[in-house]
Amino acid sequence: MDKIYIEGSRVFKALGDPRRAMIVDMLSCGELCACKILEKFAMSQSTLSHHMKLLCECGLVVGRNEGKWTYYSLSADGIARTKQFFCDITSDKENCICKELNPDQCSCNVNGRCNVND
Amino acid sequence: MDKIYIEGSRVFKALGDPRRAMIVDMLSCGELCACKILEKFAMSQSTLSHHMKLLCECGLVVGRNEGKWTYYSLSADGIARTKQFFCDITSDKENCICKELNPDQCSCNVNGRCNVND
DNA sequence: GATACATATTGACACATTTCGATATGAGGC
DNA sequence: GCCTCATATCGAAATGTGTCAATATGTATC
Repeated sequence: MDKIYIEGSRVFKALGDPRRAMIVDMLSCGELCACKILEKFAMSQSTLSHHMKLLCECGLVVGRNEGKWTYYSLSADGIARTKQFFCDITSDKENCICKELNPDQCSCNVNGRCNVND
Repeated sequence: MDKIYIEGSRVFKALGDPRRAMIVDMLSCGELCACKILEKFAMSQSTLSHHMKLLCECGLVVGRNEGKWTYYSLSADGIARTKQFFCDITSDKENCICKELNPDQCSCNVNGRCNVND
């Protein structure tokens, strides 16, 4: 299994939970402290902390400590990388050599090479 | 929990598995039959069938039966909707009313309204 | 330093997901 | 109709995830 898929899918895994998707949405207009996010959900503080950890570990969210508070915000770089990965795996690779072969068998991957006949 | 997050995160959940992300990548240049996909992975046929079912159920992949074969391909509509959802939850909502309030408390969601003070 | 508060970590449990072998379904060829 | 092949479904086992209460850490305040 190529490392690129493992790392790329980590963000999607984090966004695969509706609460975490909602948290990302909440952060999209600016940073929020954990307690403000917690107010919106019927979950314990430890559970929210767990979710925030996952969002941070995948690179989509960054945490900033200020005194006893932790402010979370979206990572512009993490968002850009995720968009890029999604586009990579879903868009047609125009210049792949296997285009010249049977189109039914084209199976380019994000590395830009055809892996049908490996 | 808003329905929009539950449905939107379903695609991300499907892409959260590296094998399924790789399958999507394989399908990005055109349709493939299940047996061709299976060749690329060290998994049983029933396991692949399970993964394909998840990818279809989230709307990212569509299956087409032809004789005893099933051909899978990406859904352009599913891709577009996923991109839109990702952009919705990650991009700043310029015209939200809560922009006029304390920016620290801005927490617009995809419905275009601020949910901080609900 | 004692106390209060915000957040992180731990341990345990319930539930979901992944996986496989076995079996079922459904199409084509004999 | 019977056999073969491609794929789907089922049932069970292993593993992963979400959740909470309890506890730890770390910061400000008195």
